[in-house]
Amino acid sequence: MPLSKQPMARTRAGATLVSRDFYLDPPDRVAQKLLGKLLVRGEMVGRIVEVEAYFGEADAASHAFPGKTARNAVLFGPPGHAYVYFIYGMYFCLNVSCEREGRAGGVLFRALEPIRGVEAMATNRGVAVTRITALTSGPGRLCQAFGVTRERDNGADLTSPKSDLQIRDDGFVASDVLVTPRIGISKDAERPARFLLADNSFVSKRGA
DNA sequence: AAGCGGATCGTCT
DNA sequence: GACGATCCGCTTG
Repeated sequence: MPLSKQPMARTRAGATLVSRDFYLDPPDRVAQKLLGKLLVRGEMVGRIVEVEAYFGEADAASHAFPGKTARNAVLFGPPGHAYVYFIYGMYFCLNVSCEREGRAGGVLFRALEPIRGVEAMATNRGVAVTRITALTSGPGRLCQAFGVTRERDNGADLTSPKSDLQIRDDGFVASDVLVTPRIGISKDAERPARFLLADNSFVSKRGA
């Protein structure tokens, strides 16, 4: 029986690969849409439960605020690519670029709920599998759990079937989305641009 | 439960 | 030469 239409790409996670046009929207819109999606690397799968939007050159808190540099160049590139930066001399943080090429929007991944590959995540983090809520709750922690580094992942295309690191959609529908100010920034600290799933115990801070 | 300081270094002034 | 889109462990209450 021939297929009349191109089937959507399915994978080991049983979920469709999120395509590039998904990321063409403004960062706050992309951030909301990302809630409930899956971050996938090999056997490891985590559901996105907390993100932050950064509004490019118009946003004093964004790494893109000073304009394009070697460090933030990925943010100015095409949507759907990983922007990974090194922070506090020890940690990495993962973003996905959004908006058209030339516009530097981005979404920071702040917390995941581990779905599969918990053992691998714990190994990468160098911790025992005791407190599972601490495995991927926080931008630095989730990068460590998924082995995300600047050298390895900065600029990676998250929409490519060939990519090691992907965002997938398993049909999960996010309900009860909370919006709060962003965490850990000093400039434009009041702006509500942090999006999280209410009543999810894997967000990086409680009670927000 | 909450607050503080140390670790540690790439990036831009 | 200062400063982070952080995390952890130790202190105090």
